[in-house]
Amino acid sequence: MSVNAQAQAPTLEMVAARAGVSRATVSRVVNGSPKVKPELISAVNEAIAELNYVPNRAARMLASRRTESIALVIPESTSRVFTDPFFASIIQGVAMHLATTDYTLGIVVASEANPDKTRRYLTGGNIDGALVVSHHSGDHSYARLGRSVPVVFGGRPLHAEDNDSVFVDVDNISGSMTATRHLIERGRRNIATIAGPADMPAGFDRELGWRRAMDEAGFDTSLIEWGDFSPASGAMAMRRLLARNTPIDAVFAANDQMALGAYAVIAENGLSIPRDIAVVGYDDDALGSAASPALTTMHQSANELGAVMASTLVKSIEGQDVEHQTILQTRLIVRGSS
Amino acid sequence: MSVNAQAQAPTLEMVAARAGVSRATVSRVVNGSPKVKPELISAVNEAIAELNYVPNRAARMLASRRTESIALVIPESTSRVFTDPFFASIIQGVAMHLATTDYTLGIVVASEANPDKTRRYLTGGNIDGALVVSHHSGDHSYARLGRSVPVVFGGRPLHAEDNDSVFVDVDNISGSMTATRHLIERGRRNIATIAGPADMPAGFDRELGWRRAMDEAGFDTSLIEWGDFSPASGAMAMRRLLARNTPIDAVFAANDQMALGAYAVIAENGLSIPRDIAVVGYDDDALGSAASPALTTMHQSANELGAVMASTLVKSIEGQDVEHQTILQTRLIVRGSS
DNA sequence: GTGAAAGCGCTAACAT
DNA sequence: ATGTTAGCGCTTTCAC
Repeated sequence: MSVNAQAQAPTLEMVAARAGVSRATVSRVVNGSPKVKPELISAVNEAIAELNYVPNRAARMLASRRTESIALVIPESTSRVFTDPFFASIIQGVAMHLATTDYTLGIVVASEANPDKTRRYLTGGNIDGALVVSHHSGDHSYARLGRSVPVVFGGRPLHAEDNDSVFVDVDNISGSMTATRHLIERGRRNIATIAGPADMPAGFDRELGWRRAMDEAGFDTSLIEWGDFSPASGAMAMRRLLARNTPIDAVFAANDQMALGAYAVIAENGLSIPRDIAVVGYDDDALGSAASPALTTMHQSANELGAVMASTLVKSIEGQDVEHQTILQTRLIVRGSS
Repeated sequence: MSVNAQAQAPTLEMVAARAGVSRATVSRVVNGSPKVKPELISAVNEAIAELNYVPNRAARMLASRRTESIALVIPESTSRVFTDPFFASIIQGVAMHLATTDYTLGIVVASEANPDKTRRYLTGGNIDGALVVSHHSGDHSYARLGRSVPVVFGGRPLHAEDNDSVFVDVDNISGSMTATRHLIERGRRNIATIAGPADMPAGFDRELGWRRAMDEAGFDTSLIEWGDFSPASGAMAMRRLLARNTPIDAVFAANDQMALGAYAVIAENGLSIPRDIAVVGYDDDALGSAASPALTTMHQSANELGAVMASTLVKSIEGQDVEHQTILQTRLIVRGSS
């Protein structure tokens, strides 16, 4: 396994010769041009099949100045998002959608040590468009890319001034209001929240939704602790909440991972879910439904988020007008924990 | 956001003009050729910086017949591996390693409806090499790719005849023996296992390790149920195990997700971990350490697996000899569940 | 050590 | 509807 014996790939010219037509005609057939005589089309297709011809991507890119490839950009500091199931599902949605198109998906980890490397790659004509997901930062510093190449963001921009960028997001605010109201309807009064970082849109918005629902009901909003979306941080936040020695009969966690971290702490303290403390999460992870009791949560399709981002980008690349904002709905899944 | 106003990118020729040298020299500088006069090197570099020049990938690929890009191939049926944290970490490891090289990472979801599409893409000179990860199938049907392009597999081939392929794997057999022996040393006797699918190497090998350790101790190996590595399947397997009404004082699960699924069922049955049933998982997920009690597990660095796969592939592409097999070690992490 | 020139395989006017 | 002809931007002999 050391030598790379590339078999000589058949070229468009060879196909042309075999089919007895010009290279231009072969190119037209390959690219599905409408005006080629049917008989020639089949002749060409036969030759293609016999030769097992595959167009050379590089040549095509060079000549057409389109790359047919899009990049999924992940800020390095955020690269741990890989282990976040929600994020992983987004990639999956993107990949699955793109598989139905001719676009190729490239993963780019944006080195923060050398940001220009990434920027150059992205603006250097290597890609037709970019998807930027920074679940944990909401950083739209790549917004300027938008001037050289279409960009679609996952998650809303944190600052209003980035408002001209195109993004797809889940409805975090009303989702968390729904979750909190659900707890209120169940008769809970001392509802705490384990929030995500306030400098990330998902963290900020889910906290905001909880506040709104609580205000609306006239309840106190002092029962709040922050985590970083990891299970361990959820556990620590729960510990701090319990240490306050204030009555708590429910917890709304900004994601399932933190909710599950809280589960452990609640159990350790001899408390029962949902009898003593009801718990609601967010994201609808696979583990939530297998937990005991099964976790009530807000479902949102990360797959769909990814797919919508991808299709929005493709439309934009192809010159169609697209919505600047697309907000995907969430829905409450009531299970045993509330 | 509909028109794609590509600013005219500077070309190598423009750099040459500005630096007062020929295009060939610029090319040499860009590619780090050893024999260019230092003064010219700096002149060229200055021009490059001033123009903010970026080499055009397509042109380079076409002229050099190297693509500088590698594909990570994921069989469609396996695409849910995206939500498996272990797998997600592999991608992360690959991406991080590749970020230190000049190679670009492409994600290819291999459509099973149209396998030729993928095969052609991979063999059509679009990539310099491929990484194949099919955690859940061990399918080395892409082994033949090895004839046109270097391929490195994640996970060993399920069948011996695929033995000439290059792969990197974690040491599943001795890892699960270690886990099982640990349980035995703790005085457990009726040790059940929640195994993974037998048609996947990780499932098969982890079951085998458990069997070996049990045989070695002269214990009965009938306490086995299978899952599919998902939390829900782990819960169901645990339910079946408990329904046997046979004494069980420990469970070795083939991954943490199933172990955590089992946690829920054990709790539902009023049993205590580890007092009544000790539990050991595999993979060292983030959630395991936040569970209550914290999960004892086998740690293996998925990040490292990914990085090693990537570096092995790059070496192979560059004509160096590489090990056909690389087995990464695992280590036991003892926590509260055992 | 450096430059001139010939392609790499394809697309896209333009001509017919 | 099909063929002819220039390139796309770079690498790479081959001379000098």
